[in-house]
Amino acid sequence: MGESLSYTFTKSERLTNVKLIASVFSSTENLKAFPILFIHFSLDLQGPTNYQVLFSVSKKKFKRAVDRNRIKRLMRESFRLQKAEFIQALGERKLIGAFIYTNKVIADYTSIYQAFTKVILQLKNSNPSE
RNA sequence: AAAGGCAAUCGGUUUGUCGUUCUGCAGAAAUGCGGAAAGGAAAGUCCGGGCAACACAGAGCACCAUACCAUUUGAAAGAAUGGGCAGUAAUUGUUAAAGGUUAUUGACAGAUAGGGUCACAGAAAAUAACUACCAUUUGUCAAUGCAAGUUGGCAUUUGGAAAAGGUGAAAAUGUGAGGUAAGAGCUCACGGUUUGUAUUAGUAAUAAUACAGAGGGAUAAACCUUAUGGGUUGUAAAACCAAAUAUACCGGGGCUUAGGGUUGCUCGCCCAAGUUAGCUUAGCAAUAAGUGUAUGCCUCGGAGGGUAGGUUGCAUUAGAUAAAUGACAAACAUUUCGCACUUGUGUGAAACACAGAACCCGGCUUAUAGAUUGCCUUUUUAU
Repeated sequence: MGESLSYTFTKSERLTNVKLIASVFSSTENLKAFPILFIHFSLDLQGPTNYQVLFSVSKKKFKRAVDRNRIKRLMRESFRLQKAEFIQALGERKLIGAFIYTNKVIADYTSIYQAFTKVILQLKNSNPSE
């Protein structure tokens, strides 16, 4: 992972396979940092990266598509800018995961960014190899 | 000039940093340099069409949609303009009406095919009898009379009668005359409503007039009836490619002389069949040996449908697929408020809508801060 890639978020890093998504949501391993819930599932990925993630907002909590898009964009931006820390926390592990927004009102950018920082910290501490 | 209504158009701009999807060029690759990237409603998924699959002799039933007329536009759905009819408001007009003008509303076929419903009030809301009216039965009381009886009051029986009262949104066509026990379109005259026919005017809806009928409350954005039209399902449709696993089927090779059951195997036992294809050799024969077919098993290959998955569908300036079109920062523009003064500038603060493509096109409906333009109405000011 070179320094020049550190802020990208390409298709190979996104979770798109329907069956893998189903296995993620059936997983019980999760990390909480309000308003973010991170569900993940260890899996031996074959792609160029050792992780795949997605961002989700409940349709029940936000009925309008504009609001859901806004939150997902903010979450994606927060992840993208802190991706280097995420990879570092991940270490040698391989996993697929979903970031779920659990609040009922739209948070601002800085609070979502800080929530992602907490999630990554928890992921780092949960690494069994350290 | 202000406020309101209707219609149409627009509904932010620029810069920086870091990114996303598709794509062109260069490159072995990493990557680099370019290009394109959300609306007026992308929404609701309510109509019509394209497109796709399935269905399809003919007829009927059911279901759904549409419903005054003409013209223009359109593939259709629909839209626009004008007209007719009905309602509402304003204005004009008049003693009061009628009528006229303007604006506006109308899913604007049928209530004499049929059933249903009609709150409250009221006797009664559709084969109407509470009070009052008329006739009548019975009882009783009074008056009168010599008596029979007659007249009247009260109660009561049976009928007549929609003319009077009150209720109601609505009470069975209005006025007058005749008629009658009392009454009644029961009859007549003049009106009103409505149906049919004819004539005239009009492209038509329709209107006017004449003649002949009718009285039948309202309600069809309830059921229903009439007329006309309509196959069903939707791009998660549908088409194509196609691992792994199992395998109907076809071919090559190998193995086995062999039925079924009894614990997977062996032996044994039981059941069924009845000398176990055919050919060769040996034997009188039972039989033995060999060859080896069908069938079966194993294995290799082919082939088929088809799952996971993928591609197309899906882009002639968006084309994603847990779904890109962005995040952050700054400036400007716009609106509102505060302050300052040179009264249109400066300065500070706040606000900046509805809303995010998912096969495409045409409509309808709903949401929408603010800006601009046009038309109309009202008020005020000036001339």
